[in-house]
Amino acid sequence: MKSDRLRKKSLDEMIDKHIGEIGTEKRDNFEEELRLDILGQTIRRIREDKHLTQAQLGEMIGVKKAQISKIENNLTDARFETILKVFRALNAKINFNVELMNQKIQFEQ
Amino acid sequence: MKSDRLRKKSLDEMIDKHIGEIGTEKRDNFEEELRLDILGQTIRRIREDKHLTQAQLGEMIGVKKAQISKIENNLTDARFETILKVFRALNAKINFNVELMNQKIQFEQ
DNA sequence: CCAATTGTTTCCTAATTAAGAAACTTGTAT
DNA sequence: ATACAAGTTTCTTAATTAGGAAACAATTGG
Repeated sequence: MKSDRLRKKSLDEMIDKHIGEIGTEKRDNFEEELRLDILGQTIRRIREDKHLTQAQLGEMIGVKKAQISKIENNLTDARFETILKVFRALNAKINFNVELMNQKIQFEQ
Repeated sequence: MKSDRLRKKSLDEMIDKHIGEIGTEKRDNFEEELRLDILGQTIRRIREDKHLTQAQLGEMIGVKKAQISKIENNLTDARFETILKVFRALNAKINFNVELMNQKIQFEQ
């Protein structure tokens, strides 16, 4: 645990140093890309777990395989509903835990 | 607790009865709208908690107040990135808990 | 190594979000 | 009741997603 925390800290420091501090434009772009990467990766991972091709997944939600490819590789800023459809088709429940200061709002998609 | 469960059950039954069983097209549409309703409501709730106007929130993320209004009232299928920007601007952390059969993937936006 | 499948990329077109702006409605405070 | 602010709706235009189709690249299995 301790080593994990240390590792995390030094990674953050590395990012601060090489990409820039939080709040700078370059860093914000990095954070954003990172997050989107995770989204696409996650979709791909689940899809492959289920042994589905991009074409099959696309058919399930009325989207072409080219779109699935773009979504998985974060080459497009898809519509919110499209992303939800993807997760629904993969039978993956998404819990949006919106954390505020003290409250915790939760709802499922 | 017991009364909660009973209440929930009878609500489900009501929905089954009046909207249709799960899997029917009409019910699916209902479910979808319900989920989107919650999204818009949630955004509005957080925004109002923070004492922001739609125009102010819009300015923060480069979107017109008209768009915020449409998002909150679910009159548009906004882009995924736009929805994320809204939550980020509201300082609300979204945890995507993607639940598969046994695994649990989690990542934050 | 070849063949077949899967995934990526590109082209053009259709559909839809969002900008920009303005009118209109609702709500609030004085 | 009136004035002001906030929210909603509408219009036109610009930008971008997605469809449709096809070419190309990469991967997998025989």
